[in-house]
Amino acid sequence: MPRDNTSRVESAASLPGTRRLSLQALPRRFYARDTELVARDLIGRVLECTRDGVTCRGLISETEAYLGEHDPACHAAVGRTARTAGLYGPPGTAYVYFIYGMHWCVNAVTRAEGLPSAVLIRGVLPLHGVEAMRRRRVEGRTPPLASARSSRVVADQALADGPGKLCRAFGIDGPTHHGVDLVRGTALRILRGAPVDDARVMVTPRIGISKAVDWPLRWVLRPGQ
DNA sequence: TCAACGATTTTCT
DNA sequence: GAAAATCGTTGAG
Repeated sequence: MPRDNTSRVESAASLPGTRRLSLQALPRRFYARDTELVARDLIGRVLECTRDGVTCRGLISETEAYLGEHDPACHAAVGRTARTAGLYGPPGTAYVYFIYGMHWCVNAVTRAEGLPSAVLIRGVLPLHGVEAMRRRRVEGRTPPLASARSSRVVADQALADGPGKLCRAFGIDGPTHHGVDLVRGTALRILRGAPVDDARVMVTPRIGISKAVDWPLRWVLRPGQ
């Protein structure tokens, strides 16, 4: 276990507007609120995953809210099934699902147990464990994706700027992380980090969906200052 | 049992 | 900008 895993703050001086980030886990009550509030408030927080003795951390830069059975784009729109059962779990747990036959995506379950809603974490800015992220992004490739062209260096900022990419980079997958407690667990947590001002956050419709395409439920950290 | 689709990413043209 | 890669989940028959 890396020694710095026990530190309470982490410097992120290279990230505009963020200097010292709290490394305490967000409390349960953070998640037990309206999903839109949680999605907005997760911007600037820190996703942490410890796997194979390596801890990776990233500043959450993009989220989407999925509101429950009445949200046509939410998995819970089909009701409670084996797949969606995790959405009905306690707030502050992880809902991890497999998509397009090759990608894992990670969500934080929100509101109260029995109310199926969650926040999809779509992107983070790497803070810690960048070497492990780079290695996983390359190792995970299979032919023909592992062509000579694809071996080019990926910019650090692009290591985890999509929901599938961040799971690959952080080593997050369903068998390991679906249903884990983000509050009291150790494998996968979300830390307090540093809340950001509204001026630094954009709101847009969700992307990559075919239903409720105009609902403004995506929050993005503005690049730069 | 089977076909269609999907909260995506990457490569090639 | 288009298309491939790839498989779990869902719903129809």
